[in-house]
Amino acid sequence: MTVREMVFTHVDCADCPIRHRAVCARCDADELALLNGIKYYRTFEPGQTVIWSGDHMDFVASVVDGIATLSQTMEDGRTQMVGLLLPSDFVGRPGRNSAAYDVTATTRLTMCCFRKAPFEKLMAETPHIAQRLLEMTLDELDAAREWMLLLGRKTAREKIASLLSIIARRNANINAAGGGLAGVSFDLPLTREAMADYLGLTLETVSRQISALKKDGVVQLEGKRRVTIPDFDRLLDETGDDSDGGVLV
Amino acid sequence: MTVREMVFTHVDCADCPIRHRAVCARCDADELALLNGIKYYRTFEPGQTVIWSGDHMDFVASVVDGIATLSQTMEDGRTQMVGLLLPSDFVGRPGRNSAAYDVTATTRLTMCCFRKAPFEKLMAETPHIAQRLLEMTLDELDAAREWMLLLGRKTAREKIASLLSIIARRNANINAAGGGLAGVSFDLPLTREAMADYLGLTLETVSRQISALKKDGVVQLEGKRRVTIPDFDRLLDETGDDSDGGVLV
DNA sequence: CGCCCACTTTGATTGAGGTCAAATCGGAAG
DNA sequence: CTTCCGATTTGACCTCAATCAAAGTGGGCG
Repeated sequence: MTVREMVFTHVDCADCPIRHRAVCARCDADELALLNGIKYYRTFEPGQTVIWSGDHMDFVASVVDGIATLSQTMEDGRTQMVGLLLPSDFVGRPGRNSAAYDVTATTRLTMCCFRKAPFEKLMAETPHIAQRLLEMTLDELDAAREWMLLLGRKTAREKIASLLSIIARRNANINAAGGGLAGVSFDLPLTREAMADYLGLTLETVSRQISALKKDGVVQLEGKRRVTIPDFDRLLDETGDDSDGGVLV
Repeated sequence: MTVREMVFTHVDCADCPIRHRAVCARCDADELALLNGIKYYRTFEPGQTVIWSGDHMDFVASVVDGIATLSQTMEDGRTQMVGLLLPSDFVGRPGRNSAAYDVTATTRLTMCCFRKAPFEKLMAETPHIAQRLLEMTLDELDAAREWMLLLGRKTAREKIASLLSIIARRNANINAAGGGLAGVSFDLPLTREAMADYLGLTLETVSRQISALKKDGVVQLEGKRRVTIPDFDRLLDETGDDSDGGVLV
């Protein structure tokens, strides 16, 4: 049974696929038992809205499985995605009771939810949760700032290459850590429109730039969604980023 | 003696101008005494670099007075500012020992520094510091995401209007809370180039759009730096943001 | 007092990406 | 198998901001 096929009605935290990366990562057995007592699962279908910006929000949650997006929309409809939520990512902000962004499921989505009041109480009492949340928030802030560079200064081609390399790298992490980055393959989890909203482009430009990268042999496409990167370094050259991986300690 | 003229050789924390907004805001007297014991002040001249991205960084700090910028630069020189550091803002990341961004003083700058090791030890022992840091980091993440919308989807004119309204709003906070937003005046703390780096524009476009806003009567200029907003709502209309202030709890 | 230099403004032109429009593709339902 | 419809691709054209270039402006210093 794959994770995708599991039904999360009530998984024991010890068996949870995100146990060691989510907000509960640092919790010991006692703390986990407390969380276990207040958690509940919710699932969403692809395309379904989890929360609308401005809505009252009386829970916080971890993404267990699937992908969701965080986005902002202007009055006239211009949309900017401000976050991509992957398994183990945290949704909601302790100390705030309305949503700041639209949250939408792009695949089938399972979330592990906690009612806000008990969660906040728990957070005040168990430093391990707050510590982990701080760590995760700092990581998100770094990611947001990297994205600011992309949005403000990169060309359309560089933006596409950057997005592909991020998705490829993540898939590499999940599948086989390290190793053969020659010939990575994966399915794009986003439509062209969602990619456009993430990259600050139009969907036509996204399509054109993907076609251009394909014509230049940087990527190969099978169908619309399946992507193969024959030479990962070649893709990295196209991102505009520093050649050294830029890994921070 | 204004804050600007003070020499911060060793101010008592109780007299510190950022006492109630910085990372130490929630500390009680005992905790403050511990911080007081490990802190030291550093000052920088306008234009001086505080830290280069990638440099070893063995301290964290709070901005006490003045303004600094956080920025990223690509190999070919393209620069994107990813943060504007105002008094009370925190610099550095616990758990990381090299700087992720360039930090530059744009005005005379005073920082209250803590060596990283003792600070981290203190943080592990006093939840009040970690709590406050989490709160501040979440606020910064929201600001970064708002900036992502600006960078990805706003026009040059909207970007300038947004920046001016942010600076105006902050000055209003500092000077007289609430009240007369009709006829706000302030000095721009940034050069045209710094504004361009913040907004993902060129300095020429910044200059042109400011001239256009001036021609249209949205702003008035005295000299290059002094700005007056005769009608704040008019400026807000130009930002492209929702008309309701969009205040989040 | 006047020079210098960094900052800023303005002008002319270009080009990347947006906009509008029309195929084309491919999976799901009947 | 056919139809349908949303997703995607491709084309033609246009626009906004970038680029290249040249003046202006003003504060500091000799």
